[in-house]
Amino acid sequence: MPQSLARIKKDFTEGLSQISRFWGFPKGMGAIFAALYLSPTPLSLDEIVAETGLTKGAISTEIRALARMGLVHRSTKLGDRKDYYEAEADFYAAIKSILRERQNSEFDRAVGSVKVALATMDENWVDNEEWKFTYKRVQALQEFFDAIDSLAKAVIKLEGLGLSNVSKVLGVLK
Amino acid sequence: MPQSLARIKKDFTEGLSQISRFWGFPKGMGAIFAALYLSPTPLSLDEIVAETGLTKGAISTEIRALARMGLVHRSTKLGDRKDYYEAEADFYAAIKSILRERQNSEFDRAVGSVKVALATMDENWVDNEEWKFTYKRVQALQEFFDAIDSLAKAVIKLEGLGLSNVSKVLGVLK
DNA sequence: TACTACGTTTAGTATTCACTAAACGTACAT
DNA sequence: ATGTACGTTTAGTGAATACTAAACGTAGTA
Repeated sequence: MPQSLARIKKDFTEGLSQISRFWGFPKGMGAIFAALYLSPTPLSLDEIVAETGLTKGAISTEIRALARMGLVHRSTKLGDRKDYYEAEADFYAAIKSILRERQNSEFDRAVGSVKVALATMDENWVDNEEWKFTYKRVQALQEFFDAIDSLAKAVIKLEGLGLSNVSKVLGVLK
Repeated sequence: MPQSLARIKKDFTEGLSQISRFWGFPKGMGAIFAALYLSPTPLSLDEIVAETGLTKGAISTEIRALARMGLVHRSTKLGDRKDYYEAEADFYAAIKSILRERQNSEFDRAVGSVKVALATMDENWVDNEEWKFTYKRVQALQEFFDAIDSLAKAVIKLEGLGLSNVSKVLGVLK
């Protein structure tokens, strides 16, 4: 017996919700994205309400986050007061967008604090073993963060290059 | 006036805690790692209690997660019943370990569900536009996950190659 | 002006989750 | 066996957070 499309969509949505939660996002966010991603046409807020069962309020706030990450796009129709949303289907573009967004985040402020710790030590140098050990460790972590940063920047700069190609390149490195 | 080491350590720990929280881990986990990372010698459970202010119970469970990810290592001393823990200082090795760990996670189960949805559609093919559209979308997402997967595998396989080198390689790609 | 159709904000609620305190299990020592 | 020094597990708590319901603001329409 053939499975209904509705069933497929439900399973798919379930999966995306779990993935969303796994990455620390609300699971409703995954559901919203799934609804948009599986829709051939852009959806209005109320249509998303119908699809996901969430309320307008929740969707309103969460879809703004999705838009900020570049995972969904907002559009309007002339003579129609509603907003319409559609999913970004190019995941590679989405990743780049997310990395860009992350650049000015809470994460970067925290990374900055490591840099500050290092600078503070530079200015107040004490010449004993414990001090030196601590300095080397903090420095190593800071270099690691720098590497992550330049890696993210490199990925952002890559043009029209799919993820699979990247992994192919890495595979050759040996 | 020279800043005390204790002060530096506190700031550093604060920063790592925030970073930990940012990535969806408990902030206590960041504090535990910071304590170990800044210690020249392996620490016992009770010493970590003293450093972080957390209780044994919390540390016991969270340090197991850290160990599973390869971020800390457990060791013992002969004639000493205590366990000792030290931080993995090679972050590149840690990343590889984390990627390996992720292989059998909740995330992969969710990804698997997408694969299942696709297989279900294969077996129950219906020839209309909506069906085809849905199929293509689900398929695209599945390919994306595959790409991520092979990327992770490629990174795991890389031997003795720092992150900075990887980003250098990507930078050349254009 | 009032009315309608929107999206957003807010106040309150339910649930998740990190963490504590304490009981527990275990291995070794006496 | 009794005690002691560990690590682990569990029951409970407080805080963070996702979400609901409803008030609100606003722009178009009569």
